[in-house]
Amino acid sequence: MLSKTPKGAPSTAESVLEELAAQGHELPRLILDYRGVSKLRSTYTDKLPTLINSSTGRVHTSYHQAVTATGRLSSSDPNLQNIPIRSAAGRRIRRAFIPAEGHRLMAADYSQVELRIMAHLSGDEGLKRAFAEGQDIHAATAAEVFGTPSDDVTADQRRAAKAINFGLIYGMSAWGLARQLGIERGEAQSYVDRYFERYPGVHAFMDRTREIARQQGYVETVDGRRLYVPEINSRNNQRRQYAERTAINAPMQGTAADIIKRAMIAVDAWITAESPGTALVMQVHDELVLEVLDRQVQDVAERIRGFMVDAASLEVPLEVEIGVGETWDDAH
DNA sequence: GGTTCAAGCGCG
DNA sequence: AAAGCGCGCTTGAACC
Repeated sequence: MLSKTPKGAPSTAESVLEELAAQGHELPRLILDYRGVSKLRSTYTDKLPTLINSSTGRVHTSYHQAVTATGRLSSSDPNLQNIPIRSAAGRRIRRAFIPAEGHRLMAADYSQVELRIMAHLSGDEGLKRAFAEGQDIHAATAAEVFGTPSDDVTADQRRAAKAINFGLIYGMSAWGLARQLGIERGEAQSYVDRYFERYPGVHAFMDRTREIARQQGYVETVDGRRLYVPEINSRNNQRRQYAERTAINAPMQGTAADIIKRAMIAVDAWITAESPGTALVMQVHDELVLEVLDRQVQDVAERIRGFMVDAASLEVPLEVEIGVGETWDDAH
């Protein structure tokens, strides 16, 4: 058996079935396909139409400001922060989200905001330079880790570097990276070693964050939001290591949450004072979704970009990607 | 009829 | 022995 659930039953988790499918078994792929469409149908296609408010003709979520440990919002009843986008079938669901007559949907996303915050918090010169120069950060990481010119980075190398970058934000181990990339643990370890050689400031930041958490029992965002990690000194390795990963992730995820909240306050004030035809309709962690009058799209985009970019002043620039369309999917 | 739990999976 | 952070929803089983 490849893997067990925490209670000891054989796991049928996606990653396990993917591995079995890769070994040439036919059934796991069928199960994965079935579960994929089943999830989309039960959670979205069948459910969302029943939740349309009869007075407004829209679905309305509830946002919660005091739920998450890191300072993010959460969304429920229905959750509009997990509308599908990664698969083609999922994107068809996203096309059902449309603006009012005479309006367009605008999606404004922070680009790599957590990695930029890592550059700021760590002060790592190489990472700061990459963002200052507007480089493709995953390609730049690949060039460093694999020792090749950026122009020679292969798609596989970039994918590996992207996994490393995300893994760092989450406190992932070489073992986890190996599993993610389907490579040997030793090879993954050599990637991590080379990453920390090339970005020593990031390595120091990770060590420093763990030490601060141990000493004071909490970590902070740039704005001083605290996340307490009482198990950071636990003698139970599993609990302590979980606390260490949380301590590393929280300053980045939490600072990103603080930044977009400030942007939302600025956007709201501007809409109220100067742009009554614009509506801020959703927030999805690093993205704001707005309804904008057709003829104001260009002007509004640049104002929104300004509020989001100016919502923090870090040691690296913030960048915002803005898309506009007839549906939420088209706005990406 | 309802609640709780585990497993699984949608998103950032 | 575990091994990647943060959420919410659906299903099915167990239970009251």
